[in-house]
Amino acid sequence: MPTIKDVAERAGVSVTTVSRVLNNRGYISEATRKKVYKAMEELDYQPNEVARSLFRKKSNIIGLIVPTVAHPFFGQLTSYLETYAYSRGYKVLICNSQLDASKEQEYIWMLRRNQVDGIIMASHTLDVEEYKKLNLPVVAFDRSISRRIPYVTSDNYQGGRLAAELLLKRGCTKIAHMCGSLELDMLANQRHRAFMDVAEENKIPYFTVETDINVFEVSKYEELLTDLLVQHPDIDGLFLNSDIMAMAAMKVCSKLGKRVPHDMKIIGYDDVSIASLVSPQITTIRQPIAKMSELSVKLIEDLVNENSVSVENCLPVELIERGTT
Amino acid sequence: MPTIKDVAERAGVSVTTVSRVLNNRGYISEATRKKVYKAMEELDYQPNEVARSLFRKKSNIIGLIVPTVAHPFFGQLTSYLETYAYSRGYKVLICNSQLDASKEQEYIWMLRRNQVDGIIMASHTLDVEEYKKLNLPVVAFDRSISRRIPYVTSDNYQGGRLAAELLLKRGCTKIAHMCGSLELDMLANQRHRAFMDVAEENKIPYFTVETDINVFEVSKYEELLTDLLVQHPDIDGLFLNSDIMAMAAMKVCSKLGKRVPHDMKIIGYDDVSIASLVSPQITTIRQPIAKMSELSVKLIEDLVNENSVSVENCLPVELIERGTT
DNA sequence: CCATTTGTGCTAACCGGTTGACATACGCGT
DNA sequence: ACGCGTATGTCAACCGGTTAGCACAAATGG
Repeated sequence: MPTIKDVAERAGVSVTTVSRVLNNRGYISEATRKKVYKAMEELDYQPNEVARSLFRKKSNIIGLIVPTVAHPFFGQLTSYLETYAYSRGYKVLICNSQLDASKEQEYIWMLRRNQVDGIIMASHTLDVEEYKKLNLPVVAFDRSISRRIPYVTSDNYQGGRLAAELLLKRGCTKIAHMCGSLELDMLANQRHRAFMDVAEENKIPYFTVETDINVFEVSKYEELLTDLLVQHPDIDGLFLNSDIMAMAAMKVCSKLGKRVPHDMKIIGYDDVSIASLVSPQITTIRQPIAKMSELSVKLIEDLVNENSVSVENCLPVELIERGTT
Repeated sequence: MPTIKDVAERAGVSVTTVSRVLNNRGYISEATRKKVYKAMEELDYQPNEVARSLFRKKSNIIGLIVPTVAHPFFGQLTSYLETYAYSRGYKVLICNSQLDASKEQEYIWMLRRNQVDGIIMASHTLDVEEYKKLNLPVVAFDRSISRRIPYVTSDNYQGGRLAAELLLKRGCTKIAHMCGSLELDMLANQRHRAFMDVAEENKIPYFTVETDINVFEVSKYEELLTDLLVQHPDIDGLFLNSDIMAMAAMKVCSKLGKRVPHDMKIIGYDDVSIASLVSPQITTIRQPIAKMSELSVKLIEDLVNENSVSVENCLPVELIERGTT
């Protein structure tokens, strides 16, 4: 790898001059500028960003911690995040925590050691205190950690309401909601709050199925749903916390001989791209993933530049009614 | 951020000693080791990896270029890759090329500037020559670039054969294969070669549907498939180059009133997790994504350590027969 | 008691850039 | 001829580590 010194020698100028060209500072004549560019090209020179990062104390790297990028929601999120980040001059280091607390902690340390400019946390398994200790720009995704750490979310309560209300509107008389562990105080839990509120307001019986803490396994979803529907065959409406869960529900219904939407209405969450690819297409609550991603990157940028940021960043959701209701 | 100097002062030792503790070299007494660790802990010190990278000329970062991590196949691939990489002490910088040649080129430059130790290329839009110029450890995913650049793939020809043979075995009389652009010389094109071979050997009429170069859009798949099936209503077997395409095919069939698998047999590719989540579950050719990921990381590691590597790395595929055939 | 081994410190160089201070030189306008 | 803006160079310090070389002291052991 050629260094700035090689370029300087080849161009017949000093290192300082090359650096000035590289950084556009001070006086440089067109002639030398060209000489330098020519030398750089001939040597196929690219400045060593590690050296620059060291000096500038800024790596232009954002750390992104997700449960797993294999989950469609986080896959899409990651894709958008990376695209926006790159367009703003940031690179993205990905970390799949697998929703494992010790891994998450390790990743956080690793990101610190690597001097990332900020961390976008979309996996939340640690104690709130651990995140607070991080004296580093952090943006939380879908979780309110403290009054100091900004978060990006979408209107979970509204999402829960929209879903529950649609189930009732479509004539359901006994409904259930499957969600992740309600123990972690994630903002997504508001969906359940809203679901219960609507059911109670309308005096409709309802059930709650919580997955184990930290579980992302489809087979587990199927198992829980089968149990539920076998025990309560009169349930006629399901609200699921993700489109993947909704697909699992459709599969279980198909196995149990329940027709969707005739015998069972199903509503998913996220509006991930496959939601509209299955038949019947999944009715779902759309999260504005692209906008949430963009906002997250902007917040990191603002934190880095020490601009003031708003802590609460809640974007609207949208009911997308399709074939399962 | 505390530096090694702060640690040294706090522990009452020299910077050299701290460095020796950090790197486990030279003689260190238990007593000082403890003092140093204590100081590190009290200061919440973590060594600056940027500085280390600069000195060592090794960043322990692998660049990963995929078309988009939002595609389930690449999402799963990325997830596995990251996990293996991390377990071997590497971090992963992700790049979504969107199958755009200029973006891919930019990403490659960016990765070089950032001194990544190697690049795993799973997006291939550039001229072979561009990849050859990179004097950097590169592992290609599913493409043979040159005799010098190792690649990881699975047995595409066998995959194509298994699929085509199963369609025939299930009684199909007129079959079609939908694949990406055959212009790019990707190894995945062998699936089509095999498909044609089987059809010709058995004297069965067949069709080919190529997506545009670089297209990853589901709506485009649906459009192409609808056209095909409307023009040739007697087609009774489809082989698709991904499970996503297979889902699109199922959707189109459902729209056209064709029952799967009764009127139409469908075989996908990859065996991504959603393949077994839709009803009917998709018959597919499983690529060993986990193993391919592991192998890719190992190859990068070997290249970095200048061990000899085998250029051709082809893993077996497996037919997973489910409900669509 | 002397030779090693062990433990620690100091100094300086290095990784590949960036930057400020200062010197020098040329061309130009007045 | 003077002053100024432009153009470039030299030098040294710095970012936060690592490392080799050398010195020195204490502990160990034969």
